[in-house]
Amino acid sequence: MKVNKEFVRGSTDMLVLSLINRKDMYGYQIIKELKILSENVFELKEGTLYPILHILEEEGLVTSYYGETEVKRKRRYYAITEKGRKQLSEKRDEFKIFSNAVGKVLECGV
Amino acid sequence: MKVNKEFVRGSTDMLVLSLINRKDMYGYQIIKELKILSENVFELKEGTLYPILHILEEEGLVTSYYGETEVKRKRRYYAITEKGRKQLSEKRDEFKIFSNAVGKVLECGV
DNA sequence: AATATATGCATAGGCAACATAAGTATTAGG
DNA sequence: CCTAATACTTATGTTGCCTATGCATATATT
Repeated sequence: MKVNKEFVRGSTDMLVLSLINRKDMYGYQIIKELKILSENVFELKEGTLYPILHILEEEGLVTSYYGETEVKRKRRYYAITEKGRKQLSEKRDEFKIFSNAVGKVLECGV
Repeated sequence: MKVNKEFVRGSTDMLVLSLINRKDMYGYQIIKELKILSENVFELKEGTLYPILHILEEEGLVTSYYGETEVKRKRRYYAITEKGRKQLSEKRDEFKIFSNAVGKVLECGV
C-alpha cells in the first residue's frame, strides 16, 4: 500500500463493486487486479476483502456462484446486482463530492 | 455532513492543518470555516476536532496560545509549525496519489 | 521426491479514528 | 430574562480494517 491506509478506509466497498461491475470476479482475482489497476496503490489483504464480499452479498449488492469447468480449484465468483450497480453509482457521486471538497480546502491553504 | 463519514476519515488531520496553514485559528472557527469552504460537505463535530488539535500539538505540528485583547472570551489559537507544514505537504501529495488511484479504478468500471 | 511458492478462501481478535453525547462557561440578541 | 450562539472538554461507543492464523490445492524449483 503506497498511501496511508486511513485514506482508503470507506472507499474499499466502492472499489470492489467497481471491479465486479466490469466483469464477474473471484476474491483472489480482485486483490490482484486492484493492485495492478491502481499501480500498487491499493493492496487489499485477504482478511479485509473476503468479509467485505460476504457482507456485500448479504446486502444483496452482489451474488455469487462457484466457477465450473475452467479449473479444478474452487473459485467463488461474484457478480454485481442491479441494487449493487445503483449503490456503486451513488458512492461514485459521493466520492466526487468528497474529493472536490478536499480540493477546495487544500487549494485555499497553499 | 453531505458525504459518508468514512470517506472523510483519514483526511481530517490534513484538512485541519491546511486551514491553520492559511492563518492562526481557534477551534470553533475551524469548524465554521471548514463548513463554509467545503460548501457544507465537511461538518466537523467538536468532539472530533478538539482532541485532534491536542494531538497535533503533542506531535509538534501546531503550537497554541491564548488570544489576547480582541475579545474577552477565551480563545485558544493554533499556529502551524515548520514540522506541520512539512507534514501537510506530504499528506497533500499522498491524497493526490490516493484520489488518482481511485479515479483509475472507477473509470475502468464504467 | 521434497520443498517452496502461488493460488484460493475463511475467521477470530484487536486497534485507532472518529462519532455520540453530555457537560461547563461565557456572551449576544430578542 | 431567557434563548441561541460561542468556545472548549471529555467519556464512551461504534466500526472498518489489519494482523494473524488456519486450511487446502496447484505449480515451480531443486
